[in-house]
Amino acid sequence: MSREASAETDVLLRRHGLQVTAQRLAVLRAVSDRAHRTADDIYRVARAEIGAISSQAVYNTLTALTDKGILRRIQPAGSPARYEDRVGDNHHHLICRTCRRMIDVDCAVGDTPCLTAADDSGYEIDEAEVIYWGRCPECVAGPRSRAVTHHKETAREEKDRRV
Amino acid sequence: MSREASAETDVLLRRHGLQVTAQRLAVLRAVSDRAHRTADDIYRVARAEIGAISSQAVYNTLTALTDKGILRRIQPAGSPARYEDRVGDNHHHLICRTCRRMIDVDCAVGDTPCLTAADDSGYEIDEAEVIYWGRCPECVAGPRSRAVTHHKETAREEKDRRV
DNA sequence: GGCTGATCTAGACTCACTCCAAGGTTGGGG
DNA sequence: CCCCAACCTTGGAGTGAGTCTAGATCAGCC
Repeated sequence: MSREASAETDVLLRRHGLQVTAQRLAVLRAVSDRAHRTADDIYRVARAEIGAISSQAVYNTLTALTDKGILRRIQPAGSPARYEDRVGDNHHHLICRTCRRMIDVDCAVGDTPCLTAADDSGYEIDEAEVIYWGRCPECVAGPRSRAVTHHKETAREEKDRRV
Repeated sequence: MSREASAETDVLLRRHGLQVTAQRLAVLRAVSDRAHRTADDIYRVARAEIGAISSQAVYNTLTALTDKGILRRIQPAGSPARYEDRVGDNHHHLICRTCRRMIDVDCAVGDTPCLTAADDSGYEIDEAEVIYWGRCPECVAGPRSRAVTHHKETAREEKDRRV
């Protein structure tokens, strides 16, 4: 995220009635810098950046921002929650069963049609969360012992910039 | 599950190379009796039924049965894992954000079309997991303080038989 | 610059597993 | 009917992810 984007972020927080703090800016930067980070990743990235931040502040901030709809929380089975700042465009996720890498995919059907279940049983549906499970090209090619690593940030992953 | 169904269950286990034990039968019965139970629910139901079973045995059994594809594990955000015996028919789930109640919904589109993402990015997709989030009719009607109860089995829930 | 509520901090705590170990029981093939 | 691998039991320790609490600090309005 560039210098001028920081001012934007500033406004974004204020618009939602949130105070602007160094911690919140760092968290937002960590998330927008790379999608699908875990709370722990974000904690370490933010700490590296601003020197001091507690993991609680990270959790608080992520919860606050998720509640305000600024961030989106994704919680795939067997994995800690991950966060992204791409909200409101109803895209979905594709996760590799072997290396747990997650990428975005656009909605298969179109605009927001995924929101329509065949029978909603009277529920007021506000979100359809779609997770495609499979294996990524690399894991299909070479099924090395990367299995079920609830990996932190790996060197390999570093190259996966925002999609 | 009725008396004669127990014989079926027997065969089911054997077919997958698993020994037939009282504990496994009790676990299977607890799951098929009502879908979407948690490991803890199953533990208590099974214990009530056969008198003695350790939580380890429940976890072992659930893991074994899930691995064999006899049960399906669902792990929604902010909730412990839940189990169901309705496998292989590609149905989805609808969860109330307020009371966490979960019900089945049939696939919105048809047979197994949910498996098709717009762009699979070279991934080999084998499952599409869809979770619809919303609020159930009761929580819409009366938003009482049931919020975010990671409830155990409540009296109210008892009436939700298999869908 | 002062005040006040929003936010941050450290650290204890909970929950849902998960993984031993070591001994006891039991299903089912031979 | 015997045997042994598969299974279960108690008990305890450990872990990852998140939650709670109480007190300190800070943003931003006046």
